[in-house]
Amino acid sequence: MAEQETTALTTEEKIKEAATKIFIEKGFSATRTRDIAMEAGINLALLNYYFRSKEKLFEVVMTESLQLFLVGLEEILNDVNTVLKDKIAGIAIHYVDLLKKYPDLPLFILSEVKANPSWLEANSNVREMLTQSNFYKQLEATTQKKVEPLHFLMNLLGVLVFPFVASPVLTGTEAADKAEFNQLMEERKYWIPIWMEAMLKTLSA
Amino acid sequence: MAEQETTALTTEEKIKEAATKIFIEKGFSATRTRDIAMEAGINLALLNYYFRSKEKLFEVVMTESLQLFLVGLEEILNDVNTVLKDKIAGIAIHYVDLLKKYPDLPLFILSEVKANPSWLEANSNVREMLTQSNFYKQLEATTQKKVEPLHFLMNLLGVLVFPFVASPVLTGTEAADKAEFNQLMEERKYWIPIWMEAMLKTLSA
DNA sequence: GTCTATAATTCGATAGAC
DNA sequence: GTCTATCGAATTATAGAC
Repeated sequence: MAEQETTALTTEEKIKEAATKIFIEKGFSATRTRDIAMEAGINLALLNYYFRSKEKLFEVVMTESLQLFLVGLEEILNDVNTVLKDKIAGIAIHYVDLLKKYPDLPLFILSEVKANPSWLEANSNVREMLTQSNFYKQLEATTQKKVEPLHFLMNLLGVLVFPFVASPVLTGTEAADKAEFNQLMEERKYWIPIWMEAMLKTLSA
Repeated sequence: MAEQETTALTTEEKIKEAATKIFIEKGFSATRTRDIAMEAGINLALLNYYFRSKEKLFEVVMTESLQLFLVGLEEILNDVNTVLKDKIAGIAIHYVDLLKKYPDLPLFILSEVKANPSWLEANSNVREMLTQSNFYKQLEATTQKKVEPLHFLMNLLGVLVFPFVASPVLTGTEAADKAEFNQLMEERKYWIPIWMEAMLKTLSA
């Protein structure tokens, strides 16, 4: 999760890196602490020495994953110097870059939040952050109460995040498929603001 | 999964219904066969008597889940009597209705296909069904090679399916929130064809 | 701090009575 | 077919040597 440095990692960091990789890939229930220990190059006892339990270790990973997904978003959403379309463009670039790096992150978060909704309240409240934002107010102003602004938030997240969530279904498993997929995602940085603008314009017609 | 009849279910059916409910809710790894047995109102031994193993039982549920998600789609996609916008409208109505009934279905399928991609080849090949369809050809004709038609397929699935996948994050847990969410989804039957049309029109500008 | 060995528990599966 | 009781394997967690 954190940036790889050339400096050696401490044992605690090695375990956390390994746990992050495997938890995000397989989810909490399908993950074995032995697999994490092996991935970290240490043994099982040491994992419990540092993190006490599988649950505690997962808690660390989940908290950091939510932060990773949300960091940078709030600034874009509440920037008073940008109009709606600029914010959409900013969000698109930010998330395409982030999810190209961590493509499994959204499915992981969605699955684990569904399994345990308290993760949201425990960390930062996503719903409030979205609906209280300057972005959302601009959305309300644009939709003019003709339609629920939440629709457009769903549309934006849908076109932005869903391809990554569905890539195991939509794309092949070969390396060429992955490259092609990433190319498509890169193109979407350009198109998503245009598409969103077009969707918003359907209200004035 | 199957329609509830007033007639009593056989034991095998009771187990399958219970398994479907719990597997879709919690996924393969987080599900305990004991929980399925309890949900079915029988005991653990009987589950293995009918289905031999957890894996075999899951296989039945997964196959039926994929069919449930895909049945009805192929007819819409390959209807030679409808234009693109009609097909989009048909898909929107079909999936909003389906997912209001089975909101956990997409996240379940996406998670389990990611964990075991062979589910797709084992059952019906989704990718081929989509890209070989009359719908996809109409999409290609409309986009005129200016942009990959796959983008619009992702957009459609994104605006259609993502709200259900993300509802644990976007919507509250109370009953009123659920009703409000379903109301929004109902509205989307009307809007999605309009939004998709607007997105496609960005190519002619 | 790190390891090996093992305890304690959970879980899938089966034996065997009815 | 259905049940109770239990086995055996897998998994988390800990004890104790170094």
